[in-house]
Amino acid sequence: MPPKPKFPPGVTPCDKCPIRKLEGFRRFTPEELAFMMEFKSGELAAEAGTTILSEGSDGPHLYTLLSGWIFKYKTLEDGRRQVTNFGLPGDLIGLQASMFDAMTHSVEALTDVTLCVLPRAKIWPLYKNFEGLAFDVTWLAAREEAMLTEYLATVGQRNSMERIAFVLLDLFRRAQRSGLVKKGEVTLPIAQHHLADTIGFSLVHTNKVLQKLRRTGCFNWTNSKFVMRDEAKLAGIAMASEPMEGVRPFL
Amino acid sequence: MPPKPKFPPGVTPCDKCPIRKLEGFRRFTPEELAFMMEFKSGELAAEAGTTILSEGSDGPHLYTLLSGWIFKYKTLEDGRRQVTNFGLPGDLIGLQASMFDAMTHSVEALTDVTLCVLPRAKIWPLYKNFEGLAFDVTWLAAREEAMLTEYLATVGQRNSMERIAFVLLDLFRRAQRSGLVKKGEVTLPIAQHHLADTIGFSLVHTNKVLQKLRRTGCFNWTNSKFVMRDEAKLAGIAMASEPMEGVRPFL
DNA sequence: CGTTACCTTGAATCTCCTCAATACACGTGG
DNA sequence: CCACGTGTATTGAGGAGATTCAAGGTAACG
Repeated sequence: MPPKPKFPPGVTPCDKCPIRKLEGFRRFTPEELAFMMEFKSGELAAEAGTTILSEGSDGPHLYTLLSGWIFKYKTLEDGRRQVTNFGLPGDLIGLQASMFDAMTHSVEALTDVTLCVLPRAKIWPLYKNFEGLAFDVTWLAAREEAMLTEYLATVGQRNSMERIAFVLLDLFRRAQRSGLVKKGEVTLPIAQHHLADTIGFSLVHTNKVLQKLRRTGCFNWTNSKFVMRDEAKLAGIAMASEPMEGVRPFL
Repeated sequence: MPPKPKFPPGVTPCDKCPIRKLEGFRRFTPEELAFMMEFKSGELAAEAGTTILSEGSDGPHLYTLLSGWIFKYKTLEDGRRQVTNFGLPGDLIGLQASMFDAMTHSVEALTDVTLCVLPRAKIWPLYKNFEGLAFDVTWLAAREEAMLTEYLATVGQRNSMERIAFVLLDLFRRAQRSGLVKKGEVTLPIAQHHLADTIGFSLVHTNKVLQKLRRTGCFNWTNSKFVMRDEAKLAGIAMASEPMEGVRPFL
């Protein structure tokens, strides 16, 4: 019996992974790359609106987002929903299930997405033999922690204008790092109700503040097209600190 | 020259670490314990009110909190402050500096504290030779992420009564796991302004809502003495989900 | 052409903030 | 010992900010 082809047609082998081509992402050593090609068990495609992981659920896989956008959220029993973060290409999804056997938040696709599938069972050999990759996993968890800290400070302390400015600026900058911004323009696949659930405001109030923020002329955002016009000014309104620099790892 | 005694008088050797004696904390293997005794470079005592780590700072150490309480916070340029989490015995402090060479939040002692000092330089050998401990570090980072997610949902979605109930319940339960609760009583070294900065309310409003919550009779909290009277009822008000169970690691 | 999803606007109400004043416990110096 | 500051908790009043309810508008899609 011939060995099954590791990467069937349509599945990108890791050495051709689109994330690797991006600026600012760490390069694998040859050994790490070989391991990752072994680690990756396939790809998952999901349509916009699909729930990829549910709070409380376990699951045999870890994912890296290869293309598209997702958001992470938590719901209270009565339906109130808090968006806790967004995910762009290169982001790791589902680490919590690997650590606690239960997700502490849910994950939903904002656009059609493709995910790199990494079976949880192999995370142990990763820790055993590739301390560099193990360190990267920790790094990614710490980065998530840092982002949540910023959002917590935003929802807890920033006023309405600052909040919206902060989120839009953050999304724009992250899109930039994921290579999605062309000529100052991105497709932001976010509805105003997502924004409202992110900043802890009602939809109506979010809309009104957004109107006001638009009048500053820092950006244009209509029909999912976001155009940045004055990033520095928007950062000033957001009272945002400098974004994290340097290379970042991914799996 | 005789080898310097590894644990000078007054410093607790890891095999006598008070955290190890607590229920619900993972036990080290003999090899791990030996490594940790090597890893630990000393202890740090700090008075209440001391800033242990500052946002943006680097630092050569990681810490485990051995006794006392700390809180973590972030400030905006104009002084607004968001408390992002509290730390109790057994909690890891300063991981961000080890990952990013810069803390993304500050850490301050609420009480006199003692910290186990772990030099960052040895985190690499830890990852190289003790994958179990490396996994634990990741676990602790993921736990912090989970806690931040809960607090973000609290500040973003819960109303005033729910917010305060949630935080008090969380602190009580964590104190319990750290062995600080005796007969339903803990010393909560928290002032109302800490609570206010945690939930994103003004001090005045926090006080008024706290009055109202006291009248439910779920607890008594005066002069830093917190007495739980009806945890289930408080959990009901908080709209809290079940706390995380199972053994947890520590360093 | 009707349905659905999303965005927009106005009005009334309630939540939360700021300002201001008081009260109490504690420690310090006179 | 008391007088005084400091830090913390409490309370009231008036105004800014956010919510809810309700209505309309637009674009996409069958």
